[in-house]
Amino acid sequence: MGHVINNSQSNNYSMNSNIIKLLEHNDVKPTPMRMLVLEQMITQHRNLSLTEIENLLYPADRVTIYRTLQTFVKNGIAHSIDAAGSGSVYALCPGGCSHEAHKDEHPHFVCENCKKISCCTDFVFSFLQKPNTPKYVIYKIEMTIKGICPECTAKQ
Amino acid sequence: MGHVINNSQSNNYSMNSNIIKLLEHNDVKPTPMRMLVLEQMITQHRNLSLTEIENLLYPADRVTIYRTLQTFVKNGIAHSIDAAGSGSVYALCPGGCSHEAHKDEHPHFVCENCKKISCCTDFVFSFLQKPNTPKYVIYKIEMTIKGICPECTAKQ
DNA sequence: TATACGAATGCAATAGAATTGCAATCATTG
DNA sequence: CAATGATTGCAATTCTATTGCATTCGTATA
Ligand SMILES: [Mn+2]
Ligand SMILES: [Mn+2]
Ligand SMILES: [Zn+2]
Ligand SMILES: [Zn+2]
Repeated sequence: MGHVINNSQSNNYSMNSNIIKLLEHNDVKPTPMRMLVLEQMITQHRNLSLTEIENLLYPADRVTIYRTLQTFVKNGIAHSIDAAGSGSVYALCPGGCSHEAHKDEHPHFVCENCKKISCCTDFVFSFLQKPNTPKYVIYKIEMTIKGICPECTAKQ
Repeated sequence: MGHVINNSQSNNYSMNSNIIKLLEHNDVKPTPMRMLVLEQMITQHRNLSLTEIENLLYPADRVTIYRTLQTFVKNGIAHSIDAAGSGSVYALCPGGCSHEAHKDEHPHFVCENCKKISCCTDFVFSFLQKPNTPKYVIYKIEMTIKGICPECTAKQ
């Protein structure tokens, strides 16, 4: 693989171009702060909490990031995952999400060791039998799986 | 039905007797505060948050109730439900729960209108196919269903 | 009965995350 | 350039969970 110290420099140009395209495609003006937040969500390759993004972008303002994420959620760029018991994290939308309407019907895995929250996209539960209670109006079903993730299992 | 103003007086004696039995059966000393908390959990017929119990028992101390609930959870009298996104509530154990080990493998319904969290005990998901990812160690699966409850649907 | 000791309680304080208010700044348009 | 709305930064608030600690209570024992 050679000496790949930091390959993010080599393609910053196309990276920024892609980020701007993604923002504009969802009617979000590509401001510097929004580009920075989106860049982290793309390059970290995992779901991030507000606090994690805050640390990654220090000393950027927490509230600005907070509102940036709200904008992303509203415009279908990211959705928030509320894992039961743990805090919430943000995930890039897989595509097919639009303003206010998200497709996130899969379980989320919470590692009780490293606290990371990941999407189990290979474990859809569309096959789930909805409860036979016609009086309940169901908006959304969230499934949280708690345990130890592969990385932590390997280390221990 | 006649004039049933307050039928809680008539059977306070047997009520207290049952509460004491339940506490002692789970190795919890029946103190006044514990009896009051348990009484609310029994008579309200629904899952209660710490804040709700605090209001019901005003001016009882919040921290004492908090620690009482921790004791209940530890000793298999109640378990806490962490509904994704909403706060946590406490539910009486159905039986079969022991110290630290709870049986609560059913979805929980969160009403986005009245915020109440109820147990969907008739909708077990033991039929759920576990994800085919042997590297993941799974401790627990929680399912949260969000929508509008029957009471709120009827009122609107 | 008096003492001692651990359990239970009450109150103050802290921690953490989510959310709001508002003024300053920026970007765009007429 | 002036006006306007969007965006940002900082302070402050709200809520809940959690801890620390001194006091009180219950009970076993000398
Ligand atoms: Mn997801
Ligand atoms: Mn339950
Ligand atoms: Zn892990
Ligand atoms: Zn309701």
